Amino acid sequence: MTRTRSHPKPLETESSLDTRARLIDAAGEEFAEHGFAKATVRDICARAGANIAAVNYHFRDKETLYLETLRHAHRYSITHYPHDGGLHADAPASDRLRAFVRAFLAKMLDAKRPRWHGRLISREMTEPTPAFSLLLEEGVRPQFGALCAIVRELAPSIKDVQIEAGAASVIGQALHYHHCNLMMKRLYAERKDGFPFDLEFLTDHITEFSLSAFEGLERKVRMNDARQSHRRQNKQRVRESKGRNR
Amino acid sequence: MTRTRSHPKPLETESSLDTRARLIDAAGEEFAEHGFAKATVRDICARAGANIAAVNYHFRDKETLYLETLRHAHRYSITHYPHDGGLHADAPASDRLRAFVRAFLAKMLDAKRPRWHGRLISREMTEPTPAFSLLLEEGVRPQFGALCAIVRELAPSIKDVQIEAGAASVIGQALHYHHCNLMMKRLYAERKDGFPFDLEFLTDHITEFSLSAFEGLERKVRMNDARQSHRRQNKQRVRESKGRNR
DNA sequence: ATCGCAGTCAAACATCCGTTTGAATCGGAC
DNA sequence: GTCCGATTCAAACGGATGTTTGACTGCGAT
Repeated sequence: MTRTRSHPKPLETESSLDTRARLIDAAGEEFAEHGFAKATVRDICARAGANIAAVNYHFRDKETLYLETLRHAHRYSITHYPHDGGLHADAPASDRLRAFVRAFLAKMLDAKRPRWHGRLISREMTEPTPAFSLLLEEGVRPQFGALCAIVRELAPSIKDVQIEAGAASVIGQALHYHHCNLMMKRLYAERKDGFPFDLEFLTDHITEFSLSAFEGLERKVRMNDARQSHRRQNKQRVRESKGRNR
Repeated sequence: MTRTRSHPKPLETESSLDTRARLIDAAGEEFAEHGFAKATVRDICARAGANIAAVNYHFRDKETLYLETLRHAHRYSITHYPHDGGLHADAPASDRLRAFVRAFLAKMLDAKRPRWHGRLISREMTEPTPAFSLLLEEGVRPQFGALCAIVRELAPSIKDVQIEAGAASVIGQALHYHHCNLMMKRLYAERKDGFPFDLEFLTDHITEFSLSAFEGLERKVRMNDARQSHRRQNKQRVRESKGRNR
């Protein structure tokens, strides 16, 4: 028997679901804290109050446990933090941007119970595993698309590449406080006022910063277009006046 | 003898420097590609064409090798990519911002020889090791300070917290294309035009985006101040202008 | 020639870790 | 009670990996 047990996905009795759930929870914390490679099955089981063999029994192996944990985190994420932030699609684009930014930040910085969800997902970005595709197609791509739609409304005159780069700028700002959390906290460690960036402040800042940027870009493009069409009109006028004089 | 060798830092003879350097080079590639935990001493030595014991001989252990490698990458980084990008301090702030952004992006995206420097340093941010402090004090803090100075010139009326948040926004945008490189590339994988973001495009985009943002923020603050000072023209104008900054 | 020493090498050691095993335990069905 | 499947458990297996050892090599100084 090469597989240790039959693994017809064990029936979800009361107690089995219990340790299974506890395992996923413990695994989430360990994986988030140490990464896939350094997190040990022993530590996970210890934290879950389960035997070492539990991982092999309920999941097939460490990797499947990781994948299942990530799936769990992802499902939680998309149900608890919808892109629109609970805002109607016909709300003003600037409001929808703010809602998007807040939802995005909250997803990562939220102090709510399973605080490891964000860390797990961001780890996946820098060192992808087989679960990467799932995350990309069901998480990132639709979210990025929604943001692009908002940006297009905010700055309708700019090119598509610029819209996508702008969306990336918004996301980049938000992710920064996630990736470099430790760095920022240490950077502000000796300040007496501490780390001044909470969810509300960051939502405001990133939204205002980005709105200003999009307004500016839009205006520049419009001015440029106006100049060019002005030039064209001049040429045409010259031509017309030439024709009239003839 | 608990330590395997005396380790009075071996004299830098011709050949010793040779394998030592080759080890650091190989270690850089391996660490950057697989991370500290998954990179193996055997692979590093194989890549360097050295014996397994070489790591223990030239450095004390794997961790010291990593630390030394990171130091090397950091030194290279600060000598080859100065913050100012080779620009005079009295150049216009907008030009200095562009130079900063280009230097920052180049440091990470550069296709030049040791392409692993950036990856190594960014790894350090998400999972710090003892080398973290060095990186923070000699790399991040001065760089962040320089950027804040530029931002202050671009938007002299905004508060200090906003200046710092704005600087973080610039850095966040630039780092985004580094952290989420894989994600972005996969996101654009099926496009016929491929990944449209090269160094020049990104430098332009991030600079323009941020300049627009700072212009907008500055104008908003000025307008706000003007309104308020107009309203309170007769009372306390002096105290208000004192309290505006800081 | 010979001694000392830095450097290299193959082999082994010790430990950690994912996984497996086979027995023990528990709970419900008959 | 007895049987059976699901679950848990302690123990061990097997492989990978960081580290150590002790011999060997080449070279410069004495």
